[in-house]
Amino acid sequence: MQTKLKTRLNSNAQAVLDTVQAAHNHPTAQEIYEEVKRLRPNIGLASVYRILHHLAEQGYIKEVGRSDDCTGYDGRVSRHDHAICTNCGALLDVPVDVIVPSEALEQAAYATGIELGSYEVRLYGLCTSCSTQNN
Amino acid sequence: MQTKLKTRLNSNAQAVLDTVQAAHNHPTAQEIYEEVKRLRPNIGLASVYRILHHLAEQGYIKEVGRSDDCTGYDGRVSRHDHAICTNCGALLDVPVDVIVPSEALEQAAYATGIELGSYEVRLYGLCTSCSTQNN
DNA sequence: CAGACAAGTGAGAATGATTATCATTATTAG
DNA sequence: CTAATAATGATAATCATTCTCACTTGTCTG
Repeated sequence: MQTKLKTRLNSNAQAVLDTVQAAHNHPTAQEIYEEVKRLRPNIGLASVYRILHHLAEQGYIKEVGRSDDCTGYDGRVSRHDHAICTNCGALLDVPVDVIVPSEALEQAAYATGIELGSYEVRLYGLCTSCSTQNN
Repeated sequence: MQTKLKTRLNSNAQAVLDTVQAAHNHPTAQEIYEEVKRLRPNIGLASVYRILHHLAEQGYIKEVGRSDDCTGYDGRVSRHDHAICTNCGALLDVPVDVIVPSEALEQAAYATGIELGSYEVRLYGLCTSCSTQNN
């Protein structure tokens, strides 16, 4: 996997990156915008979107799809897995690695013709708050 | 996992279901709409959305997130895995099951507190057409 | 069959996240 | 310092999806 050379970040981009990395749920652009505005009150929403795309392109952060129709951003770029609540849509990081046997991965990659870069396991089910509610 | 009782489908819903099941890529609501209009020229886009939601709720089909910001629909409801091209965003079904050891799944579910229902493995990499282009 | 109520429908407006535009401002090179 | 270039913020535009609502269709009862 070839990583592009990372350019130096200016202060707006640094503020956005800090905010994303500090967050633990996967915040939307709006949420990041509102948080970043504390430090840099003049920043515009369009700039936040622009910067988020740059950061994701250069590998500082990752985009993750959310069940509501907006994009979340994740400061944790190393491989990890997710648990998704089928009731409320919450997207949780799995704090341990779910190891998939490499033969299974290779076989699947071969079957689809894809040149395998990485993988992710998604667990679907009810999160704690939804499963206690539904009792 | 409790499945709700499936109600009988009317002819619009049946046409939408047939279309989704016949498709092999994960078509968007728009694409389904255009296809269904051949059989039922009077159907409206809003009805297609409504019907798709119903079908997904009742387990006839599944919603899948796509890299472009629209939702895809999948007529294959049994557990299966996906391969996603990191370049063009193509979403491919993996024709073989990627088996994850159940201890790993249970451990991960426990760590997040989720009540595990199902899981999915996602493979990321370059699809065949993108990997030959990028040579 | 008639009548009556519920359910489904389609057209178009409204919403909301994201993107494009563009004049202005910061940054850099020379 | 000055010109070239990149970044910025405000605002308008886009586009998938949802909402609204008047109207049709289906279903049930007698």
